[in-house]
Amino acid sequence: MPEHDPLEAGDHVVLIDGSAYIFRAYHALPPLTRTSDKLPVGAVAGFCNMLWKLVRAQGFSPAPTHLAVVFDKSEQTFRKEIYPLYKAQRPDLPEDLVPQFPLIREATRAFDLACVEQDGFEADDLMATYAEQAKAKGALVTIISSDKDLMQLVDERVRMYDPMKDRAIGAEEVFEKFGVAPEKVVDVQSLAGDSVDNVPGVPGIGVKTAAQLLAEYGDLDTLLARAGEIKQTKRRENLIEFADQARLSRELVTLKRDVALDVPLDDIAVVEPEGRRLIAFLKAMEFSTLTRRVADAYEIDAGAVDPDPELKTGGSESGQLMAGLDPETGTSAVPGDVEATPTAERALTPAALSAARIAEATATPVDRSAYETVTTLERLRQWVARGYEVGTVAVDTETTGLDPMQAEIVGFSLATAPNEACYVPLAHKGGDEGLFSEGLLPDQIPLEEAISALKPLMEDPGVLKIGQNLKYDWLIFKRLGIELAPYDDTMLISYVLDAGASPHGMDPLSMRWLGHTPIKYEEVCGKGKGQICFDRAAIDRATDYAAEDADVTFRLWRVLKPRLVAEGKTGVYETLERPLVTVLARMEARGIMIDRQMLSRLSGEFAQGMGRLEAEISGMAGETFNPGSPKQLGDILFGKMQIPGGRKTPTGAWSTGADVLEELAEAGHELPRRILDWRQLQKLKSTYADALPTYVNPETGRVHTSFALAATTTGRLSSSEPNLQNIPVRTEEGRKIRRAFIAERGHKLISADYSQIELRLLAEIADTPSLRQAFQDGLDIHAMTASEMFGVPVEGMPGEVRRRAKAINFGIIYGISAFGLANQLSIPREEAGAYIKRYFERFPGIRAYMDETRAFAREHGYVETLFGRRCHYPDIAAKNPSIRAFNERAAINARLQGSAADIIRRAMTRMEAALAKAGLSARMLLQVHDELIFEVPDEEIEATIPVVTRVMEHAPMPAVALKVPLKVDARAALNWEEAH
DNA sequence: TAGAAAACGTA
DNA sequence: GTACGTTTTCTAG
Repeated sequence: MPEHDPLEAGDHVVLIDGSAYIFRAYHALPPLTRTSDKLPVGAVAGFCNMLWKLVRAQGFSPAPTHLAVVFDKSEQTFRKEIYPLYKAQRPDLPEDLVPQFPLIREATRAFDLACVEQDGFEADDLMATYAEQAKAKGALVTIISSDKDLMQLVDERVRMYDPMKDRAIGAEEVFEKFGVAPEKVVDVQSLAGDSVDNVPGVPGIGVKTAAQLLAEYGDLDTLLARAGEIKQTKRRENLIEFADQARLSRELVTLKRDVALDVPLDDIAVVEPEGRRLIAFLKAMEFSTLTRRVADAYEIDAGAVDPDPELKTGGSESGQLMAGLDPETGTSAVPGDVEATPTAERALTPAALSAARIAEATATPVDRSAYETVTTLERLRQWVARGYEVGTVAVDTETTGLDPMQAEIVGFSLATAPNEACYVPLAHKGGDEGLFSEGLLPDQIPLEEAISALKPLMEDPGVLKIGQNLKYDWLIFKRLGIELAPYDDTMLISYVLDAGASPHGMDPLSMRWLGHTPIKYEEVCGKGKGQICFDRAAIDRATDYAAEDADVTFRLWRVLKPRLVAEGKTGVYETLERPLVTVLARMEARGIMIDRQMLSRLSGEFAQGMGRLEAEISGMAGETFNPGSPKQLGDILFGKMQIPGGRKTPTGAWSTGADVLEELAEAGHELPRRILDWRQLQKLKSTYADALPTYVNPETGRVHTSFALAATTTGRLSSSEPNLQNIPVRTEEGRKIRRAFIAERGHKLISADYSQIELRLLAEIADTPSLRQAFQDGLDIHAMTASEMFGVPVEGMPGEVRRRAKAINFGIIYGISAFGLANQLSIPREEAGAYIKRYFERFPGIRAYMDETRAFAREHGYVETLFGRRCHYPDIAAKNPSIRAFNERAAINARLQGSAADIIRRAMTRMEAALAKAGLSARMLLQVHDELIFEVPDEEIEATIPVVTRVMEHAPMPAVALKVPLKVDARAALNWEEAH
């Protein structure tokens, strides 16, 4: 790098507002996508043209001596701290804009220019600071942006330049916009507020009035101090009442001019771009016109420069798959400085690309003989180099087990193109079992050396790693010291696109999209009793199996990823799915502590209780039988004892479910009650007291569940091995189990749960003002429903009335049927039907919501949540009325349950950063659908609760601003039962 | 010995 | 009436 000259008087500092530029360019310029893969690059093209003009000082004088492109780093800034609603209304970015942000950073680097961003500050603050420093040294400053928030910086040495309108913004233009001189802009904004950034200001005062008032009173403080003198009543009152709000607004809009800069001013000196690197970038972007211009300027033969391998079309070398889709010839530049889209006829829409990829997915048959077994470090290094070259690599690990917290790696596989895949065995064993020491087989790279060779590739921010169910591999790598990033997960892409429509495992995906059936695990390791661990599989067989997995994963990515854009689901994938992989992986790795002694004691107590009950049961039945056998129990109750009121299960057996036994107990029979009690103890003992301790990881001493991201149709997570989302809470006996979930010494558990989130979302989605109002007023929602329906005042309402309303509310969420409600409330179907009728009369909007959802689902085969997640119900049009009705109810429920699931997912993806930002060490351990469990040091409890609550309650924003408030309750205790 | 059915824990 | 996962029993092979 050339030496940077210190800045001196007369220099010209140019600051480009990167984020704002992208946004404006996106809207102002014609859309443009890269020919070969439809990657949206319109803003990137405009940006490159602008930089090129700047660097060549074309029509821009004086020539810049210092230049930086400045970005917003995080949305967490000091402004958010003093006013959490700041910029809270921002809609989600358009999804074809998102990928352009990193590309613009790349472009900046390709031009050898400084790319600046800094944690905790907005780009505006950094620019203000640079401008301040440059000004102090007598330099001229140009800020390339049209953002009005920057206009406060304008003075005789600082000007702005609007890149879209191609015009300068000086003091005169600022006066045009704000009616005041630049130094008063802050005061105007403090009064007028800003709906876009959610700056409150003073109600009833806009820019015009603010300017007028300031002209009269001079400045904000004077105005507020003398507000009493204002004649207009309302204006006077508002200025007095909202004076503090105006001062807060001033804090929000005033740019910080004294940020401790990570990149000093002197370091942003302009250097001439390194021509080849710039050309490599432009070629990768397929900007032919600009490539030619740059090549001409540097007198470089563009044909001799390879496109930047990390940026060119993903997969790139897979020529067969892209045959006919690739040629640069498709680009036809139009006059002007901006690359333009190919003509409409030539253009491949995202949908067309997606269709082409699907059509070609089967074109290259899987050829296992092409796979390579990597046995030397040199060869592995070549594969790693190949990974860098292609920039996109599928990866899969083979291990000794299914638990990523215990399994040991046996080998890994990589794929860089169809049929271009390898397997790297690391820990395969041989020899007879038992007799001799089972040493490692020869021709395997030592584990540590292989991992060291692989690590840089797996962690390189420029190489995309693709996996299928990547959370598993991420954890395996994490335990080996590798933090894999960035990544895509084909399972999750499939889940976003097809939840409810088709399965997301690798084999079904391979069969569906590639028409290929991969080797079964059993074919390599056998099954049943004779099954062997993967580390004893023959290496050639293991290569076929493992390399194929990577190959298939790579191919699936080629097919599925374009569908995300084509079907408009990139945003769902990027915000609700992909970030959760590492969040959940870390939660799983942390695990939770349980009190094994307590569980063991409980197991004994439960056994004793069961023993007592068994004695009573056989006494009453007149014989001993297995109370756990529904068949035997049915025979005893309805055969031998001839108790009336028996029902049959769908298979014709006697039904002995809890509801049946409950009815019999009500009718005065003793035996069913004992059975119910026995079953409760049996459940608690076997599923919890006895099973949980077997899941304690010997190394960590904690229980590590596994969260499945792609298991449900609605977007909820699921938990298994063990399922920690169904720990008892309803009965006193059950809560004893919950008490065995504890925090480590010096810590407590915090449980934070959304109150009534699905009902709140019902009020929101069905747009029911009375329900919304009730939540806004913090009313007892079930009592309010009862009062509306039955005309009973909330004061002194009988418990039974409220209970019925509560059942109805739940029924609505579940897609209500008279049959189900009647069952729930043990009332005749007609009565239940009458309740529903009355409910819909009181809340007609909810009936409309249900009808609309049904109709939509019927027409499209899916429904969408508030955040755009699709839940498919392919059987919604079934001929069978009960199947159809079932799907209709599920679809109605899915919008609510799914929206709630999206919200907590959003909270989870932000939680770790929010806690870190607040300097807290709380660890998120579990998610139970509407509840998050944290483990927190005693001294941080107080500080943690508000952060957690805030993140959860604000989770829908900025994508969706709910009209109904969300409420989160959080408590801390030594165990989960008391925290809940 | 594998898989379905029944039962039951949670939100 | 929605969404899950685990355990035990039962059944078919």
